[in-house]
Amino acid sequence: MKRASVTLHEVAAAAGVSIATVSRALNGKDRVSSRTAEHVAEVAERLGYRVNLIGRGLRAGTGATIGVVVPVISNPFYGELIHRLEDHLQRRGFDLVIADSHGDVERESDRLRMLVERRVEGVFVVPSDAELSFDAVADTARRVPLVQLDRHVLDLPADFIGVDNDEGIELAVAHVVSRGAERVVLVSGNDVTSVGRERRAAFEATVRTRSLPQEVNVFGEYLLEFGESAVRTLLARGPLPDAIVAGDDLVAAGVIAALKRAGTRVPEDVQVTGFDGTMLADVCEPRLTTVVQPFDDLAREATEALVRRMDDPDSPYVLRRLAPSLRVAESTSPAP
Amino acid sequence: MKRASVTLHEVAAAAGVSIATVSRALNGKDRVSSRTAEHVAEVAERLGYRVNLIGRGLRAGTGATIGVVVPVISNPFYGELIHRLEDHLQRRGFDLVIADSHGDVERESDRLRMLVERRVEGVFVVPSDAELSFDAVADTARRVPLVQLDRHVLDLPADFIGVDNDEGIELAVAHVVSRGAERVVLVSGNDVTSVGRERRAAFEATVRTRSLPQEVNVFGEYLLEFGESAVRTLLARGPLPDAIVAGDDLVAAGVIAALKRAGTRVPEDVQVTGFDGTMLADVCEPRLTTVVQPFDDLAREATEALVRRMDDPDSPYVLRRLAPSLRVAESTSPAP
DNA sequence: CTGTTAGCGCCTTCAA
DNA sequence: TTGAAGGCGCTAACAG
Repeated sequence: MKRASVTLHEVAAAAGVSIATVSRALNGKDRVSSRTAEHVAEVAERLGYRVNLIGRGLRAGTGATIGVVVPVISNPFYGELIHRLEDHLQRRGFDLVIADSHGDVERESDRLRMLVERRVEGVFVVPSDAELSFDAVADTARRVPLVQLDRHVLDLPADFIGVDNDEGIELAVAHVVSRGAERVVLVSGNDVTSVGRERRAAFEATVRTRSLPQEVNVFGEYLLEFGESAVRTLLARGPLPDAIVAGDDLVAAGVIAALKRAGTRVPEDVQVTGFDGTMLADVCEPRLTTVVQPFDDLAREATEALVRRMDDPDSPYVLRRLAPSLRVAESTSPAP
Repeated sequence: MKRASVTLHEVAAAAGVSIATVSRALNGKDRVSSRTAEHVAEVAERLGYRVNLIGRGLRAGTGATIGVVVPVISNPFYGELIHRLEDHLQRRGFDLVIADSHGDVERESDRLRMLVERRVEGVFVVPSDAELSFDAVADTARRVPLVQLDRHVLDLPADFIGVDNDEGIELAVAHVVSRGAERVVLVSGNDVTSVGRERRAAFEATVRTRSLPQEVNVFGEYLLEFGESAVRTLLARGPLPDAIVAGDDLVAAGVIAALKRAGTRVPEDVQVTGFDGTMLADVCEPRLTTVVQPFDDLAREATEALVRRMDDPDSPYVLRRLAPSLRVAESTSPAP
């Protein structure tokens, strides 16, 4: 089984023309007679020629590739986001290289470096740490158009597209309160990520504004297990609150599971809301009332922002927060 | 903001040596005095030099990249699989380019072509159609080491790593039967994929072997919605079976949701099992008894198979089916 | 309309 | 130990 690929030279030789002519013919340039073009195409086909994008990329100074670094590919939220990103990039002729940082700053730095060395035309990154990701992300942004997605690094001058966490939390709290909740607790991600910080701050702010009782919230990681352990923490503290606002759908799912195992009814005893609007929300029982992220808009805006920066490296930084919406389901009480 | 990257030439000029020396120094070759090496490293650092993998790749005839084509990135099953693949490849120094075929044969063909043109060193593919994917996958396999994952194309001479679907279905059926089920129905993917075919065949075989009553099974797509519609179909037909074996966790989740909405109790009235062992199984209520795929083993074996084929294009084709396990949870009856 | 030539950035002989 | 030179595959500029 031979594996060495056919090159322009070989096609040229077989077709009895120069490699330049082959290149022109195959790329649909007009300075070629249609007879020649046809002949070349035929020979190329017969030989199974495929353009070598490495060669072309070296020549052109770039391949049409975009990179994206996410904390955990297996998280449905990022799966959905990547899905949409791939779609929008595809449409513009870009391929997507994906890298998993495992939520680890070192690894994130490694992956970003790899993308730079690969000379990708742009990078999307969901920074794993609001502070510690600074150096790697900043350095990368200096070298290649970069857009932060979903999360951002503090005080980093760079584009960012994400959901409006304030509005999301506000939607959730307003909803459970309208359904009769007084004591509302937040079970969410810690301050490691910008998302965790913002949702926490938004929650605390709205609790104050509404003069709701100050509860001791629970913070941890965006994992199913954290949702479960958080409920144990709450149970150990005393009577459960009227509602639990979870930091994301995964945590909410854990919360619901643990509540039911403890014999607590959802939403009769405790209402629960999620955040993200992933398919997990529809699988939960009862179905999860959740703050839905506009995945497709996020992906589109992020792509546009990246393209803008590629076109003009000096354009002002974009910092867009898209409005989420609330999808009401069974995990919160029926309207009074 | 300047974006043109620093090259070996510039480092060489700044360091007052030749580019060959810079190359050697930066790649840790021994034919360089440590004094020079140190100096070069320092200058490179100061200039912010980053190797250009495109250039290196052209020279070397390859970049260290592997491509993977999956039907839907947003499906948690593929998310998990990709997560593991990335891990194993990372460890061997490969980067992973990921492409989404959207379950569409045309698009799949496009993406495979892109990977070939990119001169990736190997390709993993989850073929979207057991028959129609033949041409594109066969052509790709002719050009680059390729391993089929999870699904395979019929009669295609190529490596394949997947789960043992016979054993998986057998585990599920044996389990629900041991918990008292007599009438067992399969709600699974249609014959478009090899997985759908195999699970169906396995199910029909075990029903015969066990002399269980022949039921009319329901086939569709691996989607939450299909699970729901399948239940409607079953309800319209008459009395529900004792157990529903779902083709994957997503379908099972839909089945459970629809059953409960119809006032049917799970597992008291109908037992339900899933397939894959994704996080969805843990989010379902009741928790889903499911056939767990050995994700990490699959990824490792697939990586090994690919490396083997890269080393020896003529080595015999590997066709590995890894044993799944059953994770028993609440969606099937307690042991009698 | 077609061929020749010159690199893109890198690494690796081959000389010195 | 270091430098000079060639060439990976491709395309664009320049001749013819």
